[in-house]
Amino acid sequence: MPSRFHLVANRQGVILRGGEFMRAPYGLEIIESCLSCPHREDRLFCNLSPPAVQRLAAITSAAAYPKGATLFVEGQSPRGVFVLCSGRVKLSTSSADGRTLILRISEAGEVLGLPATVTGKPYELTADVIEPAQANFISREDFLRFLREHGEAALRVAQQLGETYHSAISEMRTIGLSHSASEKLAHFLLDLSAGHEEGKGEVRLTLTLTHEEIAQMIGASRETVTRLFADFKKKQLLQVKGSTLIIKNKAGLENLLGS
Amino acid sequence: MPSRFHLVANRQGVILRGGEFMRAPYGLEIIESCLSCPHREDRLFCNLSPPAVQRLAAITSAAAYPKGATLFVEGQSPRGVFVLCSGRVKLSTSSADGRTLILRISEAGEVLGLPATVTGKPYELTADVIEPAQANFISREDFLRFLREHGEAALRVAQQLGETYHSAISEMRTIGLSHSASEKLAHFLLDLSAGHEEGKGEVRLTLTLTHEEIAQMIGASRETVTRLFADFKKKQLLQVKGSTLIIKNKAGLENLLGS
DNA sequence: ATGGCAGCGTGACGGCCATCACAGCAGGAA
DNA sequence: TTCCTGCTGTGATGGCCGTCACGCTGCCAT
Repeated sequence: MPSRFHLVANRQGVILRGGEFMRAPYGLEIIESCLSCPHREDRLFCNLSPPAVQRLAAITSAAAYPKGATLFVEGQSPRGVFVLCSGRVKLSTSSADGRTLILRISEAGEVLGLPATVTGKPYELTADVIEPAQANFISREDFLRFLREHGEAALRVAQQLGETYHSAISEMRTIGLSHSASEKLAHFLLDLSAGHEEGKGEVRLTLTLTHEEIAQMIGASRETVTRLFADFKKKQLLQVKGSTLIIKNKAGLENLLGS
Repeated sequence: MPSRFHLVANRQGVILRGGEFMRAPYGLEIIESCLSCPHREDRLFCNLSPPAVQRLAAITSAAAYPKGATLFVEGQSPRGVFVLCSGRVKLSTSSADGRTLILRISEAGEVLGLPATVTGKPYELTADVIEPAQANFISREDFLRFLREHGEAALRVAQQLGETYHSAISEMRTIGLSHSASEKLAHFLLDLSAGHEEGKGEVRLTLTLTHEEIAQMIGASRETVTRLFADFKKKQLLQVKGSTLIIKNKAGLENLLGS
């Protein structure tokens, strides 16, 4: 095990790849800089009243997590929420026989573990760090007390949950409503391209997911994803250079959606 | 069009099967009895402070909806929330080519349209009445003002949203993680049976859904559902009498989940 | 160098299931 | 009665895609 794994922690510790939970060596490397990261004032907690912000800062603890760390595991009782400041986190659920379904790749600014923390039910998803991340952690007790004392924040949390629900439904639509795997992959790629501007009919984006992971996002097998990418390339719909993906013919992909 | 359709309304009117929106004939039949229905004090708003309850009653309007009525449509901008007092409502989403995915059959006590109302984004689902329903309606403006003024209620709403999200994830798991249609149907039936007690190894429940609707819930075709039911009957797993379904061998169904 | 490993590419095969088609069969309306 | 409509049952067919199997690359650690 690389020694750098020992250098990162939050007050709760770190769960390493493989599932074991590492107790935090207190004070070893609590990273305070995250408190001033650009997403510190994210859409969840921006524009709160000064006392609320102050209180929030008091109950927040920052930490860094290496690639492969696990913030929380499906079924675990909720310890609290993580506000992601940087890095990327994979949210997934898996069945008894080893199949995995990835629901979302979370990016900076998102709040993880919110539904479970608010309801008290077990985390419904597993959160794995896939790109080294910094996150602010707030324990469940502190968080709930904070929400009770600051109604404005509770409403903000409700809105956030509504949006999370919204995106879950979107995921559901692409997986549940399309008959062919190509339709699902096209949908997935178009969702990715949304938000990236296009230059002269092309959309460039970096795709750091493996075929396996893409397969788990759209509910297909790894081989099917590989074959579909080859197929799309042959049809001049897209082009791949390393981890850069260029969508050459967005309209062509959209045509695949209808059938 | 049957005349009884004219007899039901809320302040916003009723959307009839076929999609047209019927403006409410004010005061014709506003059903006040719903205000005292057993679910009036549901898990969303129970134990609020007296002033909050009073305020809530003031902004609530009750109405009845016939079978086939539509409370709201996917894509519509949110008008408000509906607290279902009685009856059953189908929540679904559908694709351009006519395929439909049913996410949930809501029953008395549930709150419909909450995510969209809170976030301000369009309703992500369509709500169709499948059994004559009574519901309390609260307009978006009134509801948001209420939440801003009563932080306790906002937190309750957040919890409700968390649970809604939770059940959406469950749905997703059954649809996305299982390979065979029989596995999905088994899962669906076991979910139904949860909450019904079993007498001497059997679980009895009434299943008012058509094969078509079940198919839309588990992401399969109508014919497949018919065939699977025949298959399950032949294997002595269950038995159907009219709209009563008897699960004879729950363990047998559970065996189907692993594969 | 060399082994190990994670990820990608590709062929063959087979099964599940969507689809089409049609036939019963209730219940409701005229 | 006689339609008609919505629901259920069943066969035939074909294609998609999951699975198994194997080879290939590049990369990292030893």
